[in-house]
Amino acid sequence: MAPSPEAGARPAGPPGVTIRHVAADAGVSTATVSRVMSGRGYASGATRQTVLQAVERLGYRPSASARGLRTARTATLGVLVANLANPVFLPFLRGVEHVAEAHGYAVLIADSRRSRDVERHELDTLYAHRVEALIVGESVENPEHLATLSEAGLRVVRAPDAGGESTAWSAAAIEAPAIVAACTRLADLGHRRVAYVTGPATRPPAPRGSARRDLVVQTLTVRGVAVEPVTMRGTDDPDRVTSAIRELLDTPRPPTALLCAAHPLAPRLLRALADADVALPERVSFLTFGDSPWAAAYRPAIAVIRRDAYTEGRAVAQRVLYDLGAAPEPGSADPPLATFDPRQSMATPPAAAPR
Amino acid sequence: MAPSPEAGARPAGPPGVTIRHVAADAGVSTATVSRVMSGRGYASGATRQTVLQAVERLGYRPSASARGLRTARTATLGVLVANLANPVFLPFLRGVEHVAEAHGYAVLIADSRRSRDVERHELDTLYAHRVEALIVGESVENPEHLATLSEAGLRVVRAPDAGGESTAWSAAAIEAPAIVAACTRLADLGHRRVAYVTGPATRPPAPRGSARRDLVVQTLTVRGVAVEPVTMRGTDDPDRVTSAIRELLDTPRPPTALLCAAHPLAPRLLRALADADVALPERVSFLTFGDSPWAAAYRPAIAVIRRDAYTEGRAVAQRVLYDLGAAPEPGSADPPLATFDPRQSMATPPAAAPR
DNA sequence: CTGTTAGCGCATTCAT
DNA sequence: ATGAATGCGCTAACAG
Repeated sequence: MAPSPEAGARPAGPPGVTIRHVAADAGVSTATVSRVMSGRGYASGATRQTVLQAVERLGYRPSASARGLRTARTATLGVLVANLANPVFLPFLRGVEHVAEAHGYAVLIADSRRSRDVERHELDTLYAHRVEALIVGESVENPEHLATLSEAGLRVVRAPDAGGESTAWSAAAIEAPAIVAACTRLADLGHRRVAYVTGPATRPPAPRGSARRDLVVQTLTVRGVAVEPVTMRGTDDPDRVTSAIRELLDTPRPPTALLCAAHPLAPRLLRALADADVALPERVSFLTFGDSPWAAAYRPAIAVIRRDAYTEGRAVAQRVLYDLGAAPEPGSADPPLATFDPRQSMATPPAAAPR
Repeated sequence: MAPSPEAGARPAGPPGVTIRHVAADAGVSTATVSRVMSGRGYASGATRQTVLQAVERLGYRPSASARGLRTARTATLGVLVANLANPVFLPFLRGVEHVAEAHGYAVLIADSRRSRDVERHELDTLYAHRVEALIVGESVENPEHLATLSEAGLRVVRAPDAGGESTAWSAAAIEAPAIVAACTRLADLGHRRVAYVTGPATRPPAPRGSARRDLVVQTLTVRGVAVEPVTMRGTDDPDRVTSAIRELLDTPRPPTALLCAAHPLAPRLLRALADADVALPERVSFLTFGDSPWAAAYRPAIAVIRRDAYTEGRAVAQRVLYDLGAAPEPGSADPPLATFDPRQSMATPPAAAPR
């Protein structure tokens, strides 16, 4: 291949079949090919067939870069999560991806790892790729970054967990019925002291956290149940968790139920309870946010307040694509929901200990 | 800005600050701005400062579309997974994302959902976006699609689980030591019949599956242990699994250990064992591929063969970016590893039942 | 060291 | 119904 003496250099990489190759092969102009490919504008049935055959033969796929440059629409969504290690993001991401795929959109992921610097860099990358919308999967480290992007014209949508006001459905609203049901059940069973166990506090505090806790506290208090907030530190060290659990339960009037505020925390607490020889549910009842096959498999099976993150992801993506004019209409698909699933880990509390 | 009578229409969307705005603001040419932004080519310290200030002031970020169009390098990686519902992909994806981010690359995700049609469409999208490399996270529904892309010049890299030959490290190689250790332990404990439990067969069969099974069978057989392959169907229906377990164990010479071939299957089996009142580990020992906090929390704690998918993801991404000339060198970072973690769910088998 | 110029692949307008 | 012409934002070659 002799280098041509043109001013602009030919980029490296494989030749790549462009719209011009197709046009030449089909004996039409590039404009016609473009019209056929995008489905906009006129094209007779005959030429359409010819073009499509050429496309097929050459394996032509329009370049998203070129199209995006020309149209300022990249057919790309960005998803920013605070911690990709959190398994709840998987179904959420999945929901987003499925809807996006159905409408020809691509999905870029970004994991801020709870670091402002990383978040900054990730957002830069997403913006550089001109994502048409940014879905924020959880709380943001530095709201200023987002504000800047928002002013720059980027559409920002927050998942139910992400806090802020621009949420389609608030996490609290979704969870409220299930939380009330669970708290009512605890009270009905006779519990009068409940520990609300959270992981180490994050900075900034997870909005979800406070909304949940507030509702739990309110609901239980109204029913005459005292709530004791417990912050579990060093959750990666089983021994620390175990001693914390011992300390919590070795009191004159210990809580008779543990409400675990975050699913990833649950197995760690259960392990500590087992290590501390605490009988479930005889000595304490156990209930956690978030479900998994393991929670159901555990003996006793663990009661849960479960959210359908997949549907949440779908719903958020639907809404965004509708806003972008890329999806027909949100439709009245199943709204995101939360359910309370009482299981064997919740039971009547032991008789009150002597004072 | 008065609309110019040019032929090309102005695309919709927010104005967006381009390289020209920066150039004007800084009083230099666009070429100079480009040089400063990309770090390639000369630029005096003074002008560099001026440009950077203008960039900062205007909030300019180069458009990846335009840059990609011009350079044929999109700074984008694609990750194709067969089933985004599988939790192992989370750490893997995380590893890829972290390395990509560190080198300014974006990550596009695609979930084929084990459907050829979806896969086809997903690959089309990834190709349209001209991902510089495609990381395949698991087996592919239709190898032809991949072959086509590969011929089109796309770099395809397969994760250890993805089968094929172009893998940096084969899953079997990574897992071999741990598998041998686990099998040896089973034999040493006195087990003579082991059930190897898999989920419903996939089409095409997961390569990982057969490689694992072959090694297990071979290792156990050599040590005088019989292996009984069991395919569990209808894994979403607890009752079906329970009856299958009952059937498996209600035989004259039942297996004394269950080896679960896939982590998502484990909680379902454990639930069925509990429902069938099978004592663990007294009546049967239990061992599974894949680890999670829940496996450690279960009582008895579940023995596992664990792989470090995060490191695998990092390693794959490192390698790809190195191949692309975007990362310095793979370095001799920790290689992906698998470990066998014996836990309480493995014990001496019950005395042989009378014939 | 910096500016001018051309063109990457595509969608669009306008003329035919 | 189709083609010619234009420019989206950016970078690479070249001239100065």
